[in-house]
Amino acid sequence: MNIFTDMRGRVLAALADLEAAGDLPAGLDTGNVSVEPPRDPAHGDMATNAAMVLAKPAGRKPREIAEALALRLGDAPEVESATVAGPGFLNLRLSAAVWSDLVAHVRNADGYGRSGFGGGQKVNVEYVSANPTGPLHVGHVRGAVFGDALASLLDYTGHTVTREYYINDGGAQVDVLARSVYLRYLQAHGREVEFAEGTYPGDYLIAVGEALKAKVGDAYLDMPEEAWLQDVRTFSTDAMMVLIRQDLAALGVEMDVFFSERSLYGTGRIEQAIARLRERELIYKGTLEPPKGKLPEDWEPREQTLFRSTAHGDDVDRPIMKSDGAWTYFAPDIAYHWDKIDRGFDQLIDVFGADHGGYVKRMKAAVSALSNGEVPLDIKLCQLVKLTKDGEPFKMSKRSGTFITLRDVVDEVGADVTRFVMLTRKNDAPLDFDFDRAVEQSKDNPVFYVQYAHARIRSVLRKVADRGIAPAPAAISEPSEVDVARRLAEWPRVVEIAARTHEPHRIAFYLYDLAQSFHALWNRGNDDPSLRFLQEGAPDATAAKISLPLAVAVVISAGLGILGVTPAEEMR
RNA sequence: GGUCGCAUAGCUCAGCUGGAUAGAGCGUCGCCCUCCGAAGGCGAAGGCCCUAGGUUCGAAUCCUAGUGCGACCGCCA
Repeated sequence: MNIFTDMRGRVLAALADLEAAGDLPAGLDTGNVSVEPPRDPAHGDMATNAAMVLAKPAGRKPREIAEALALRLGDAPEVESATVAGPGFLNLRLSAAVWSDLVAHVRNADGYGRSGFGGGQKVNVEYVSANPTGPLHVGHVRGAVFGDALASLLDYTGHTVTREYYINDGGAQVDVLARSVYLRYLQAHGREVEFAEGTYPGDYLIAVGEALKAKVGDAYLDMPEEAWLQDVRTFSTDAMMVLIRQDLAALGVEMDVFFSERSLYGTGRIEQAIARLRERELIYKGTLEPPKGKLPEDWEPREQTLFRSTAHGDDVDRPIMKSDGAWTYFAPDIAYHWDKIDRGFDQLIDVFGADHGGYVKRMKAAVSALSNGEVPLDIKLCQLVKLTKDGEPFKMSKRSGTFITLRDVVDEVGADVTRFVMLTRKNDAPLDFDFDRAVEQSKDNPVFYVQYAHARIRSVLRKVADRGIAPAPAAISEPSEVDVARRLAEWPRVVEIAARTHEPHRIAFYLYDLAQSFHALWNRGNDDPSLRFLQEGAPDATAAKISLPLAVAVVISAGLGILGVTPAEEMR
């Protein structure tokens, strides 16, 4: 149920009537006709721009069309009044029954706000995809939360979603990991070791070194690297992925697919993907122009195998093979995205950190070329998170000593708070995360404010249940109540806009607004006992009053569900 | 030099497919507790929506150019 789209249907029907009556020319394009909440509630409950949009093609004055429309819409049972305003807006005020019906629908219907607009489209959301060289750090948290919430949002709106993690286990950084683990393995055997530059010194590898000792004993002692590197690499990345899965679980993130880069090697998949590009004459040998401006000191022209990404919107062509004949990192990434296309996804979404900004165009070019432009790839970049505590940069880590881990954050404030706060900004805006604010119990902490609204309602509902009262149809008439109902009416709109724009933060902001309207109503009850949900000694009145808060709880719960946050039953 | 992103109240930020007098929180000022929880509520002040052009009936929103800040820019992923 979406009263805005319902009303839009009425508007379109009225326009059709006007066409049939000859008041409007036939065949007008009504695609831009919208029905929206007006910015200023004083204007009414809904407004349509139909008259202004159609004035020009119809060759009529906007206000004339609006007047004619007002006459027809005024007869609709939902419409209390229809008035023409400004340059040709048609403002509609809805009858009280609309709000009562809406509240009844929300509290009874399963999944109010769910929508089928995704049409079952298969969407792949790739996120986190951190290198398997250590525990997740704070930089990964935002992408993890964002990707996860986006995936839930798309699921909520009728898409078939796959959550996917790409394991970068094919590059040189994994050799570094293996050597670092080998040092810990030597340590486990009581050897003195030194961590040279370019190895990972983190404590989290101690246990891996010991586990390696437990597995192979002294078999790799005093052996050359060729003897153990491959095995230790696999052993180490497996261990790291166990760590990473635990980190993700601590945040409440569960992936459907972990896709290994290494699994592409030796199977011909990379070669096939490149061959596919070659068929389209997008692969050639050439020498890139030096970058403009300041040159790297060791710059020299080099002939490389290049992907003609400029044919698909990139600024320069990109190397896919190093001069020694090995693939660049870009080549397996191309193969990986081809694999996704091959698996039949209708839409791909990659969530990257902002430092991958330079990678966007070439990846889009590759997907465009591989899918003949048929599979859209949206890349969402998450900007940096600045952690503060007491207004000071936050520094602490028991685990790594060098960076703040995901666990540090979750241990400090909990997964629910972490998730909500990470979604209180647009993904492309930097985010300040203040630990004190995040756990503060006050209005300027949105997490608390929304949770508090839910807890208040649950508290009331428990009391009502104790008295054996069941919700009954509500009369929504008082302005504070109508404000809340109006917010509830917007929920399906917000969900759809958020899903279409791939912007889950809109859900968080909406929940804050809804909570605010609810708290306002609650507080009005302090002054005016007739507005309280619990009407002492009047079970029937109480039954009617609790429908509205019940509906609010349903929507808050659904919204928090999309964000991956557990709704609070009570505040402690 | 190039690419991408950002620029909205003193501060931190929302702002839908372009829509009416641009919103919220903090901070400031003024009211409100015997009252389902004041962990709060109501109200006030506070704006060159970075600048200049353009498109449009209508621009914070779209286009062009510029300014400022950030990220990135050939065998690291």
